[in-house]
Amino acid sequence: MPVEKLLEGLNDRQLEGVVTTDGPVLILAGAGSGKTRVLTYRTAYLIEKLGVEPYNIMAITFTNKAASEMKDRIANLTGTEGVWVSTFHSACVRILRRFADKIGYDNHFTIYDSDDSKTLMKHIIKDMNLDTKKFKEKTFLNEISSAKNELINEVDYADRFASDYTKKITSRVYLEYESRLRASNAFDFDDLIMKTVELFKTSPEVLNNYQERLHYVMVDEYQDTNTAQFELIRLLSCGRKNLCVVGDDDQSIYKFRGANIYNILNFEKHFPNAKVIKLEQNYRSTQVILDAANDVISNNKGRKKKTLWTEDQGGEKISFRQFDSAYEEAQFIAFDIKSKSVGGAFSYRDDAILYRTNAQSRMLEEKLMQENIPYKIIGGLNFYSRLEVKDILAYLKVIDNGADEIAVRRIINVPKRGIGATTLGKISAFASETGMPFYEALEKSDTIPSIGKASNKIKEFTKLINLFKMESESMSVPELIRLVLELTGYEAELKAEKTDEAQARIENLDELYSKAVSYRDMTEEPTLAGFLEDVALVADIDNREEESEYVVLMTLHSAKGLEFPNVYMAGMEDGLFPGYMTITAGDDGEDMEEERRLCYVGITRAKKHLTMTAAKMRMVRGDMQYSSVSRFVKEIPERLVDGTTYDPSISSSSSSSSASRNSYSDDNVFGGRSVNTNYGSGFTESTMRKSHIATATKAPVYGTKIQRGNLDYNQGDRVSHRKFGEGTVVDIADGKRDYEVTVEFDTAGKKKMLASFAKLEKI
DNA sequence: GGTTTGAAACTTTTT
DNA sequence: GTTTCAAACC
Repeated sequence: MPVEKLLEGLNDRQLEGVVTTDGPVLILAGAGSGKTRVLTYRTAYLIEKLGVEPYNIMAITFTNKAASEMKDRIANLTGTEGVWVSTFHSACVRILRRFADKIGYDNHFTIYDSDDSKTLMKHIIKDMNLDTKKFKEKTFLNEISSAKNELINEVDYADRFASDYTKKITSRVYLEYESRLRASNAFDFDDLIMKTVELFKTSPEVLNNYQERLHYVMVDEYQDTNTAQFELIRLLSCGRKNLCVVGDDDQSIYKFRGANIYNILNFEKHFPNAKVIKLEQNYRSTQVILDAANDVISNNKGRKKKTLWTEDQGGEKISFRQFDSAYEEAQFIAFDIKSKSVGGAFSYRDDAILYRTNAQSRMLEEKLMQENIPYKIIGGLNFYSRLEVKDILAYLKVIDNGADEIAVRRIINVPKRGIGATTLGKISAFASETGMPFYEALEKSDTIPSIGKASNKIKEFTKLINLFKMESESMSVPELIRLVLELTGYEAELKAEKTDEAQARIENLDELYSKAVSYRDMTEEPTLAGFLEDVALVADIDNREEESEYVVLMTLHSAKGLEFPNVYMAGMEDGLFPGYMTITAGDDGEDMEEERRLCYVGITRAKKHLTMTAAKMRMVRGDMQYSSVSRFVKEIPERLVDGTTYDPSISSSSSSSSASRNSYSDDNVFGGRSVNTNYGSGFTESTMRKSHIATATKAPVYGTKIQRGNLDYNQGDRVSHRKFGEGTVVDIADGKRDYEVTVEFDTAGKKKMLASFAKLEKI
């Protein structure tokens, strides 16, 4: 499409954002104002109109999802895939893979996720003989993480707090932590950014290389950048000074993770002559929802004033309901979703339930399951944090980077090989005395006198690992996973267990295998290190399939950037949201403003309808907590809300048989009055029952089975694959969770792939 | 060296 | 209510 045609669909402000290409630009984009559109069109404009090479453009996002979405949209607009679209973390990994040796690391480094960091810290605390009662690994890790986000390395930290007693211990821990990371040839999450900045500062020629290449740099979600990320962006864009950042200070919700809201508030100070463009027209929500959002956020002081508006005047009022217990709250939400689905107002994919803390999901999950509503919980325990998945990944890490001590220690006795803590302690001591890497010490274990006969067991382990290492040279990642599962006996052990839990673990391992297959088939140059990298850098939110017919449950944080026709915000109570800590920290400080921004994010996710719910009583950590309605609800003008004046609950007539355990007592003041207003007229027991059957889908647990769509090709058909080109289908086997399709490709040879990943198209 | 058991902590949000 | 961790026991 010619660029001129493209630009016609934009409003004036958006257009300005697209064509203002030179110099520093800040686009203050309110929720739903089409910022992604501006960024992608801007890129298209640069390429098509100004003749900029795609190679000279970079766009940085926070999540993989945002990155791949932007990549796709740019590819659709311009037909090129040459623009560097990446998350902060992946971009840094890519840079470090090339140049880590310049700052004293091996380019073949490992990435530690927060679990790995935690394990490492635990060891450190133990080895340094610190009182485990007094010092918790989390405290140290938080402190170190904030330091890294502020670009304070271990040496700076030690200098800076030389005279501070309590920080002195932290400083010693920090030094030890860094030296162990280095010994394991590993970077933790924060290192990826900090070390890249360090690399740029110590190796000007490397920085220069990037500065000359990157004529245009764009950053999405700028309000969530921390100091290290700010510096990274600054350095990268320093060459041509064409930096465009897009963000919304009202949606800055990651302060706890080091995000510095002043990056966006002071943009014009950091980059003199910056052009500021405000996008305030909203294309997502109704005016009612926007008014509510505007009113809530206007209580914040430290912000750049914006007022969202839309041409979509009016809209349904926001529903608010307070219940006696969280149990009834969850019940109401499940019923309401069901009735709206039966009534045809919304389908399940339109619904999202948002909450402040992950712990709230349990009750909601229970109710949805009871009502046979398909759902998916996003966040909480990451797929890759599961025990069995981590175990197998640890094997892969050891194969990839033998220096990774944490990974070696994790698997050396999994499955049981009779190598216990005592032996490991001896090895560890030996390794630190001689200064050799942990794995090397293992291989030389027979020279350690005190080890004795245990060294035979260790020999067997290293022999196994070395075999894997050898095989890995020629094997693809999924093949390697299979080999590990078989030769270690890991899978056999689980199979022998014959419990539900073991079965679930086996399924998770199948899922891991599928992911490896998908990685192999979808990546240009699949490598083991690349797979591990992908795995380390994905968030749960990246896995949402938008077409699938289920309700999603997630925290308000995870919901940023998403939109849903029908949104529920559960647990709108003082003490929960805003959180107890925030309230006691003193009224309306910066913390409270951040909570309010979180509320603003939640409200602006809704396109058509928003429902807020609260419970008077809620079980928190075993005991009952009583709370009043959230102050944020009260900040919404009454005229926009339906239901503030009374206190409804599930009437006994509308509750299904599953409500028998309901602890609800009928003695509340407003009992029975106006109760059914929001259920819709069709909400009777018979429609309920019918809907049970109609929607009797197995509620998906984490890692939903891949939907087995009907394949539109058969054995013998000609198909095409994104990467392998054209070929003939040789075989279609009915695998456990998906069809396994074998295709003889004309150029790439015979490949076996999972149908849902391969995205084969019939020709 | 491995398994069982009871106590204690945990809950804010996560790339 | 759940998970994690260390001590005591096999």
